Amino acid sequence: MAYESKFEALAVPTRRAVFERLKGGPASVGALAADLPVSRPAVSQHLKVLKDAGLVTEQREGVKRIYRVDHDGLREMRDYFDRFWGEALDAYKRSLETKDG
Amino acid sequence: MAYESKFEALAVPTRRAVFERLKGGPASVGALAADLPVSRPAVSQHLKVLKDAGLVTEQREGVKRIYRVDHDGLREMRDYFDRFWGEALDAYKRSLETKDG
DNA sequence: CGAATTTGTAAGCCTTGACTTACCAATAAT
DNA sequence: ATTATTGGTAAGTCAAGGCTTACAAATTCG
Repeated sequence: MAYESKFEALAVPTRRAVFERLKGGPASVGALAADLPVSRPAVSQHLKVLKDAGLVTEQREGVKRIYRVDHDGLREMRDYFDRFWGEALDAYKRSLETKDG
Repeated sequence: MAYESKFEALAVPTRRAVFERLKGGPASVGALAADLPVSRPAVSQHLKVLKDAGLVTEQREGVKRIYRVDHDGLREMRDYFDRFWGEALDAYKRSLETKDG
C-alpha cells in the first residue's frame, strides 16, 4: 500500500476527525456521523477513502458495519516520518562535517 | 503551528516531492524545479505552502533563496504519529482486557 | 546605468473532490 | 410479509487549488 493515498486521506479535516475518533475504539457509521457536523453519507464516503488507503478496516456485524483503525496502515505512516526524521538529520550532520573538514 | 496545514501541505504529490528532495539537503527554487516535471512558479507556490505550514525554512543568499527542511515542523509530524500509534494501541489493549474481565 | 539571473505574484483555466439530497439494498424484528 | 434500521451509491452543486503564462521586483555583473 503506497503512502500516496494515506497522505491524501488524512489531509481532509473531517476525514482526519473520523480517523482520530476511531483511535479511541471501533464505531459504526451512524455513531461516527452523530459526533460530526456532516451527513451520514459524507462519513460513509470518508470511510471508503480511509479503507481504500489502508487506514481503517471494516467488519460487518449484522446490519451494522464496524470500523477500526488499521494498525498496519498506521504503522506505515509512523515509520515514514521516523525514517524521514532520521534521514533529514543525517543529511544535516553530513553537511556540517563537510563544512568543518 | 497546527497540524492542519502540515497534513494538507504533504497531501499533494508534487509538493511532497519537493519536501523529500529537501530531505537530502538545501536547494534553491530553480534547482528544485529542474528536477521536477512542473514549472518554476509551481515550485515556488508549493514552497510557500510548505513554508507557511512550518515544514521548510527560507534563507536569502544574494539573489537566490535557499530552502531547507524545518526540523521543528518535521518533528511535530513524527510526534503526531508516534502518539497516535501509542494511543491506538492502548485503546486496543484496554478493549481486550474489558472483554476478558 | 543596462543586461542577466533568480524568484515571487497575478490572472485565468480546469480538474478534483467534499458535501447534500434522494434512492436502493440488506438485515432484523414484529 | 411488512416495517424499521443501517448504510452504500448516484447525481448534482460549488468551492478549492494546482498548473501555466505573463509580468514585476530585486540582486549581480560588466
